[in-house]
Amino acid sequence: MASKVIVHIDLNAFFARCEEIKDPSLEGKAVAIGHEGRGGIVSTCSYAARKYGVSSAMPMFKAKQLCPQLIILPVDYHFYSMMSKRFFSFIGRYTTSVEAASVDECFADFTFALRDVDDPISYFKKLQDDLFRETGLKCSIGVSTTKFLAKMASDFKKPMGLTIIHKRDIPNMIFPLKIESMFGVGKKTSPRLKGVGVQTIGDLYQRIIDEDPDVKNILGKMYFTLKDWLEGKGSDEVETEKWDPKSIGNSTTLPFDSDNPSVIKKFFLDLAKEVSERSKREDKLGYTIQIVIKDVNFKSFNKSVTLDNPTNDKNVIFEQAWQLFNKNFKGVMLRLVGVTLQNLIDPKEMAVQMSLFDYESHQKENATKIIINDINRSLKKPLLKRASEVKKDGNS
DNA sequence: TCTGGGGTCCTAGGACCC
DNA sequence: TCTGGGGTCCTAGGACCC
Repeated sequence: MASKVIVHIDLNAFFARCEEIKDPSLEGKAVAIGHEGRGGIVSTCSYAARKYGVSSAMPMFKAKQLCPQLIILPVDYHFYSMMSKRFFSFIGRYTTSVEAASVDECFADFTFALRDVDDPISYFKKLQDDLFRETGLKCSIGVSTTKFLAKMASDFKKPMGLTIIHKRDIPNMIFPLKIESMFGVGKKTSPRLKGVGVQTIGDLYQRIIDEDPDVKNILGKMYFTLKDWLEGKGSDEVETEKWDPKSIGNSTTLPFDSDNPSVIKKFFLDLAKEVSERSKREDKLGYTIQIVIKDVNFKSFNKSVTLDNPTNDKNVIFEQAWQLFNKNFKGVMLRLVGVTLQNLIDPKEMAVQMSLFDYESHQKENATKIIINDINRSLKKPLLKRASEVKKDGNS
């Protein structure tokens, strides 16, 4: 079967570009978007700021040291989300097969769109120019035959890059890249790989086909995934389904370190309220409530509890979170607390469960607690199982 | 009366991505 | 004045069931 044309489109410096669109006088200036308070970091910065060494995830105070004239703006999610919708609706005019990878990037299947196109380079250049003219947004485009290769391609040139990678180009274009630029190899794994002599993606591939035990051990299950990716056999399935959240959480770095339960309690109340509101907005209930705490040494701990009945009620979420906290808190100074609702389910599915439940309990006039528990168990199982099957499919 | 084996769920921790 | 906050997925051990 002929290869598909898989495209990755990445909006360049998206938050910063949005601010320039709002206020054109910012154009060409060093701009960083992010929080300026305690622990604030750079979320995104303009290309002008990058020239000074400012980069994403950098502490804001450090960014200011590098670039004293840096203009710092708070995050305006509402505006960015509006611009993101305009981006996706623009891409939707070319193909219906679009997978939102995040607010500012997507994968799209252009196989059909390109069926009568003689000159794909001009075609994508025009798409890029049209997007810029219509929305003001700049993008880099990667074109290939799998999602992995398209993603790597879009990273080659920013801003307004267009890079095509054929399967035959992998040794030329991908292998010379540094190991840390490989998608899926992050800041924990790349030093480990370097420690066993892997400097480039090509080194990694050589060691993979040699079945090097060190590399096998470091990569775990990723060993097989990365091998496929580097042989051009990665996934080319663009998943068009609307994003369906699997967890909804909220966390916050405290304005000051604290070991005072009555102070911390207030934050848990706010977090539970926020998680509850967002779950209701997304129309989700969750079986599992998880808390996360991070101590002043940056060590994180998760604790969670799974309930018999799913909830998005702020009081239930708070009570469970607060119980988890009290059961596990050792009195150390904390810097961050968070609450997450997991094992999500649609209330619609819940309604199906409930009607089955009613039916079952009428069947058995003397429905005892044991029977109720059994029913809950048997109903819950397939729903949770379904989630894990979806997971498996997603990886295949 | 030396204790299998397969499967699922729950939990905790960790890696990665934007 | 070190190091955000939103997520997803993977691993691994124990409980429990058949």
